[in-house]
Amino acid sequence: MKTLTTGEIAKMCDVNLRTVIRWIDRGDLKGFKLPGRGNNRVQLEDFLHFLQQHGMPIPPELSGEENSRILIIDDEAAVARSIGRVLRSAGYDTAIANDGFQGGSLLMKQQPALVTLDLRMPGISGYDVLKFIRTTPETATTKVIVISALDQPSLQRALEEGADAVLSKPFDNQQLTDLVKDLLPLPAGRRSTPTE
Amino acid sequence: MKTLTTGEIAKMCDVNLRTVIRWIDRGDLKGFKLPGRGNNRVQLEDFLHFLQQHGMPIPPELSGEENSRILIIDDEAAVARSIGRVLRSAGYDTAIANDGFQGGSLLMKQQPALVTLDLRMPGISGYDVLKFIRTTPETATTKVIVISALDQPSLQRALEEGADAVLSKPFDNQQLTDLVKDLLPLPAGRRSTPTE
DNA sequence: TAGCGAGATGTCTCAAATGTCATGTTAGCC
DNA sequence: GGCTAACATGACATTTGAGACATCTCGCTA
Repeated sequence: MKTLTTGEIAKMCDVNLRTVIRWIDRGDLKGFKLPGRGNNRVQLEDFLHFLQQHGMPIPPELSGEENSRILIIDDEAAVARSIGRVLRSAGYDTAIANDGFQGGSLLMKQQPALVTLDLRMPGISGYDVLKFIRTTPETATTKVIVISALDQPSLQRALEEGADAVLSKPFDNQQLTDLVKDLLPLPAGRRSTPTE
Repeated sequence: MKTLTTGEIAKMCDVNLRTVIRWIDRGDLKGFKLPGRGNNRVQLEDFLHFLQQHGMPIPPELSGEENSRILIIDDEAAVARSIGRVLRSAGYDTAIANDGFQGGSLLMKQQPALVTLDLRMPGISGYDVLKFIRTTPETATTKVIVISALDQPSLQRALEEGADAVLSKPFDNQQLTDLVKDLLPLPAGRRSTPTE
């Protein structure tokens, strides 16, 4: 049973600690007091209920990191759109980057849970991107699927450099969704197609 | 998750507090209410989106709390290091990106106050980067100095597309520091060389 | 051009909510 | 056992929402 302190709630709501205590005293937010001097604790579940009831945003660190955003990095717009279509219909949120610069900034801005990466993009080595993602703390655990028309050894190398999966072009849509679903299971209630 | 109060927004937009509340009530500006009496809060991101959507200027105090970080985007490592050395000795914090991907991610991650941008990088058009920076709310007010060996019309076009200044290669170190100091005055006590 | 009218914004006031500060206490952690 | 950061509390300062109404803006029409 995860509980939160007033200080944690204050930070998450960007509000003064004093105010959180008043919410609890007033009964707006359900909580309980520890024996000592009466330090407050709020059950995670009650806090989430409180947020929802008042239409307040749920802090990212609480949303169970259940983020299902996917970033598609591919310089061929048609390919990128195609991948996007497939993944969206499978229930994921997608964003498309058509060059390395957009790729990098969307990666940091949106912190997607998964990235599909074209190995060969003009002016940029996919391996470099891979290494960058793996060595940057914010993205070190982001799933990466390398999609490429290169030969098998190249794909093998991508796996060695940290890709979670590879897919050779051209690929089957079903292959893609299977791979993604494997790496990034959708939270219940978001599935567009029955899976069991 | 940074949030703003109606009062803060009112000041930034130079508008009456009452009006901000009406924007929120009317749905023009997305916000939420605290439990108490319904005090309004607006998430920073939503506010930026609102500003951009209505073509309103972004208040300076929102564009990155007065930092003196500079991001150098140049695929020629030697040039980048050289620029870095000059600017560091002038008292700035610098970071170097050697390709577009690093450029984009460092831009979002560090939110530098100024970017030096090479127009011609392999596989990426500097103009695209410029446009991207200008149309992304988080970076719309970031200063950009375009550094390029291209001809005058190309530099002129960069200015038209939103660059704050241009510098043709090869350039003089003094020129560079002058430009940067002009666009990004260092906070007092950080100057490495007396300026008056 | 002047006059008109509807909608948006500014002004004023007051009670309620929130922020700030100082102080003493406790919980969590070596 | 001792130390530090976090916490609760009271008193007080500040901000904020709401109603009522004045003023402004802008398109419209004569």
